[in-house]
Amino acid sequence: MATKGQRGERRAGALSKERIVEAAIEILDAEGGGALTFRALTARLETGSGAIYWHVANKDELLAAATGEIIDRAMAEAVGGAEPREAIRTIALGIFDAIDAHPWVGAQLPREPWQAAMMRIFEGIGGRLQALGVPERARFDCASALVNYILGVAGQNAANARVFAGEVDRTAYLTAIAERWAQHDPAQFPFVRQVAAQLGEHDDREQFLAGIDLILAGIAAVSRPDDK
Amino acid sequence: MATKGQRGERRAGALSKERIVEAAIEILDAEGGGALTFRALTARLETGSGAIYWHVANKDELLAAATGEIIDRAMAEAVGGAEPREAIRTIALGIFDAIDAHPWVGAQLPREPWQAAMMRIFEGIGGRLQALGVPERARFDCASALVNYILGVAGQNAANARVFAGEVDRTAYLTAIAERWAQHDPAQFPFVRQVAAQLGEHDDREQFLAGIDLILAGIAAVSRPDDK
DNA sequence: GGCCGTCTTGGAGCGGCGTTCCAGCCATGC
DNA sequence: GCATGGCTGGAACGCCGCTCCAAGACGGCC
Repeated sequence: MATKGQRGERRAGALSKERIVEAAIEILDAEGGGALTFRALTARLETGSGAIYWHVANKDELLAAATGEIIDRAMAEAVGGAEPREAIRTIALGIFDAIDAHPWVGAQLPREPWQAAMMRIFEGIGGRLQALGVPERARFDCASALVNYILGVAGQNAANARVFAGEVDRTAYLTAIAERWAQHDPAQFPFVRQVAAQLGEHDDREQFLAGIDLILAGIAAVSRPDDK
Repeated sequence: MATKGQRGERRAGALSKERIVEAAIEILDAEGGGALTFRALTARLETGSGAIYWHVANKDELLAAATGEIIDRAMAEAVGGAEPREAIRTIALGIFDAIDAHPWVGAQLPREPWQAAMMRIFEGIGGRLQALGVPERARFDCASALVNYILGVAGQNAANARVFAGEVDRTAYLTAIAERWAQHDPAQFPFVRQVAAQLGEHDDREQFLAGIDLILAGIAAVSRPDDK
């Protein structure tokens, strides 16, 4: 009993999965998705790769754990007994903001289907759909639509962050993109050209929310009792 | 004039970007996203890596070209002067089926934002929104919602394909997943548990289309003239 | 036909990655 | 105090993307 059970720390600065995941998140946040290597981890934790592999099976597990950690934090903040429609928007925005702050999560999230992080999101959204009065048969499809939309935006944001990494001025970059789009044959790409003009002044977060509202409106339309 | 201009083939079995992309697609289709290496390419094309790098800048460009090729084919098949709502569904299904046949595309598509492949999809969908009568201000948001949803599903399908790669029986795997989900604390994951029962009998393609219809319903609701 | 300059090729080699393996350290139970 | 086994640090392996370069192939010119 003196040692606080079997799993007491055997050494002061002992390694643990938690410490490793924490260090991985720090590296990912500071230097981007490509910078996480076991060599960088050993340097930061002042240890060897063998020690890390004792706690973590491989890089995929490490990335899954780091992703889960970020999503769990975001979902924990997004709780609240609000009205279900508002709760779904809050959860979605929470994930959006988490990915905005940790873009590498956007690239990892789609890679680990059926994992804990995805389940949390799915549960959070699906539960509110029930509260919203969506009939049981449609709930799976509706939750799937919302989650897939969120994952799509997540992936795009991660990709954008990768591109913007070297750029100081996001607006300048978007303007350059818009020009490139605008240059394309207007006859072949009329819509893209039209949208290019709006690229500069648009707000990713607002557009994300507009998409959520669009799907929610569709859900409301489909689950109205007079429907069918 | 005898040599058909500057860029005539200088050798019979000459290398070209087209041949390299074609070989890359064959490898990706046959052995999955992780199997495409320059060494595998050199073996299949019976050449050296230097020769390949003469035609292709790097692996990213090669993957972008391969992805663009698949998407271009899918978009070309999805043309047709149908009613706009139906046209959007056709385009979406075309992309879904293309990714179903070439799962690696689902992983690549979100990685290359603002590229030719994405532009094609965006243009195809955005143009039909115009025809649908969606007001100009909302068109960008609506197209973005549809495209992001498609990208989200694409990523999930790619991830699933990666998991299923070793599995012969998809249904058995899904049942195993469902069981794992069902085992989770019902108090904490009631929705997930409920959905787990439906996992076995659900059809990815139908669910994808249901999501498209959901968003289209939302677009219809938002762009009704009596709105606002 | 012979030569030359350019385009194209094949392969050796470099640095870095994820992962494995193992000799030894050290807190603990006897 | 000493054996035990959880835990550590680092060397080594095979594979990767990519660079570099000597040499081959070819069209144009005399």
